[in-house]
Amino acid sequence: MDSEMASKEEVEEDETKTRMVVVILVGAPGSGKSTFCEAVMKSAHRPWFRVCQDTIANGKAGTKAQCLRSAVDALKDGKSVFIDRCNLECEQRAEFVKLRRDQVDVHAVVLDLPARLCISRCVKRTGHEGNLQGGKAAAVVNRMLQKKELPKLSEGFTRITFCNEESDVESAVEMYSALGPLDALSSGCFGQKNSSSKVQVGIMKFLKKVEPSKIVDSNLSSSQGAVLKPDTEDSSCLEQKKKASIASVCDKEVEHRNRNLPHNLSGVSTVSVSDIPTLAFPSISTADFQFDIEKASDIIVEKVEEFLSKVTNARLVLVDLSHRSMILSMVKARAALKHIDSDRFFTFVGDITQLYTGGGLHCTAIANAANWRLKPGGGGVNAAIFNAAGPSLETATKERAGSLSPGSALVVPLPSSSPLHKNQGVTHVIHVLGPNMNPQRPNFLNNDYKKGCEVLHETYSSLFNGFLSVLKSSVLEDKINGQRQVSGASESDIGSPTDSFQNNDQKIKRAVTCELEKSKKYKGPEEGLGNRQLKVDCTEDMDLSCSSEAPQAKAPVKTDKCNGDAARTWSSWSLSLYHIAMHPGNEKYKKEIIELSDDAVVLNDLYPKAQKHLLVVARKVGLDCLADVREEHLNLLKAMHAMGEKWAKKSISEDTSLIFRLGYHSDPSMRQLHLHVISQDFNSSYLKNKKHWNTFNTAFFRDSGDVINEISRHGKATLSVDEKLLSMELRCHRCRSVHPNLPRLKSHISKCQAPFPATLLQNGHLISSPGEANSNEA
DNA sequence: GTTCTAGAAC
DNA sequence: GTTCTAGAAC
Repeated sequence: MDSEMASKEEVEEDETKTRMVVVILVGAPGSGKSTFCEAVMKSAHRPWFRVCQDTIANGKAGTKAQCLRSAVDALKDGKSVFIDRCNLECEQRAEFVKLRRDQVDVHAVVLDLPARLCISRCVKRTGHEGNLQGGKAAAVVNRMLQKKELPKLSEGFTRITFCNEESDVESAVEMYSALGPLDALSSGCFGQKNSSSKVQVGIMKFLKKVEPSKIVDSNLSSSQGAVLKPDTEDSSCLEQKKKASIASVCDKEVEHRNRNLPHNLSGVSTVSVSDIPTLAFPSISTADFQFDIEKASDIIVEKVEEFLSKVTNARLVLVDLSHRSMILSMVKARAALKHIDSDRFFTFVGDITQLYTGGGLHCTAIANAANWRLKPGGGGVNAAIFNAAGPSLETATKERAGSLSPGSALVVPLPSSSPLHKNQGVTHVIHVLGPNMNPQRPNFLNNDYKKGCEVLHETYSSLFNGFLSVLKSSVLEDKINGQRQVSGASESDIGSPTDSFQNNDQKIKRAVTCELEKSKKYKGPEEGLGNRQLKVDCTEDMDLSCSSEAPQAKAPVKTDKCNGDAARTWSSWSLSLYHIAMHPGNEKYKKEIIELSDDAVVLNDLYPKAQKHLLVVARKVGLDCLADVREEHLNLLKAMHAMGEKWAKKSISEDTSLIFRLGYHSDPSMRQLHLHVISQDFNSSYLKNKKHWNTFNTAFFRDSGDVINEISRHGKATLSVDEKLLSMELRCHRCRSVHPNLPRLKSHISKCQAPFPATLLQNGHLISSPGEANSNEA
């Protein structure tokens, strides 16, 4: 940190002087070093000079000494310099790092792209400067990569940017191109993939390369000792050489954000810790609680806008794990349309428990999508945050509340001993509980989006007011402690650089002082921070919540035949069940039918998605699917249920380990109402894709018992026909853990012995052997 | 519903 | 190079 302090003083002496940078490219032949330099220089906002060892001697390869001399000369001319050579080993780059001195930062840009890509580029090359085209390339690249030592800050770099894929490279090009003469980039490591041994177990759940067997274990130990330190200087070269196989937790956007902080614009090189109080939050209710993403996006943007209008120096960050996150892109688009200041609200791809070490984003507070019991576990963000924070979060939470109601928030100060506090700089966790649209989870709203939108509004109000209370309490604390300097702080004071998390409270206090007066809407109690469960009356906002959906952005929802719309057209391939039901005596079908009654036929599914998978097909004409079912069909439904139950029990008597669930697809592909009787092992080679899984394991699947209840009470069944349900993340139907692809999920479910969710057990949705642990009669 | 397959992801 | 997904055709 000394260098940053020194550089600050220098700049203060001469604000107008260009702060030059030496960028040492690190990468194998074919990794794109020259292309990188050319791309930056093409649209640069400061003078650059490229030192290329392959051409330095009148177009031919030269020596390292020549490169050094050339770099020094360029720096003297006030140019920033690219060192375009492989620089794969510490020793090869050491002398270039020494160019770092007054007015010169030394960065590394690591083009750590897949070897095969580098090789294929080399092979395709003709007349490249390095003259490494053709068949030789593979051997050379591989040999060089074996010696690769990824750069570390301890070598003397002020900043290291790791690019593991082409999109990272593009972002880095953009970042360096945009660098004006007086700008400086934040210090630290960016974009580095972590090696598995250093990652918290809770986080592992979200990272794609983790072994499925590890995901199964819901009693994960909190491994505070193994948390990454803010800088990655302690990561050994050896580990880096193993080539971290875990998905990156850093998003390229963050570097832009840090660059854009007010204090960076002055040209002062800063540490990567941002000084603006920041709340990072996941999208509430759109994952496990299956809340409509578009509606949620509207609400998020609306509430963010409202919050930012009353607080001038705090940031909000919406976080999700995947670059392909729908919610992030939708929110981003909506925020852009509303011209929300992208420095004060932005989206971030990464792990919410690793925002600082993973991407240099320092957040004062993080929101947890908690469960109503405020307990660890359950998968998702909740499990990750409790795991990352260590047991002290659970204790601190328990001291304050035993449960949480939908729409509420609970602010919990994080003890300084918590790894999340120590390593990520997070001082508060704000638990929130949003509305639930998942019939398998508590407080199911049964697709009631009027209520759902209200509750989600409330949830974000509670969350943001909770964050406000964090900011506010810091100021109150100051007043008590008589720290007068706080009240005098102006906005320009707020962004001054800091070099450790210890100073964060101070930063928050300064930032918020002038804002408290503005937030008149918040009428929360004044008791000590963290003892407060926030439930905010936001009825005045309600009328906007659901109606703000842009018509053109409305999700395509299939026609609900309940409304008497035009009948659906069925393709020829979708009629086989219909034909069987209509002509059960036909020789073609006879052998498939295992039971025939006036009401229905029972047959084995032609493509069973589990060890046992039967269909009870209604024989009534005109009853194509669940949407057609009305009160008059109640007895038929009960008869079908009884037939299904009988066959399930028969199967169980042959194999007591089987557990069955009976239900209908909300929007079936095959014509003629059919009840699925399916064993819950889902052990089948015919279970091949996400849609298969989600048709049986999301709200798309309507339990037969529920359908019967709904028909008898309301005369029609609840349908969940939103197509998004079928492309939802893959979640274990027992422990609810998320898995990156179907093979991994299948591997997991073959081993998962977690009890079924209470909603299935309690509502009698499962049929199992009386002796089995998961018996619903237990 | 399935199969096939391009191309994305690994 | 292999695995996986997702869209088109049936």
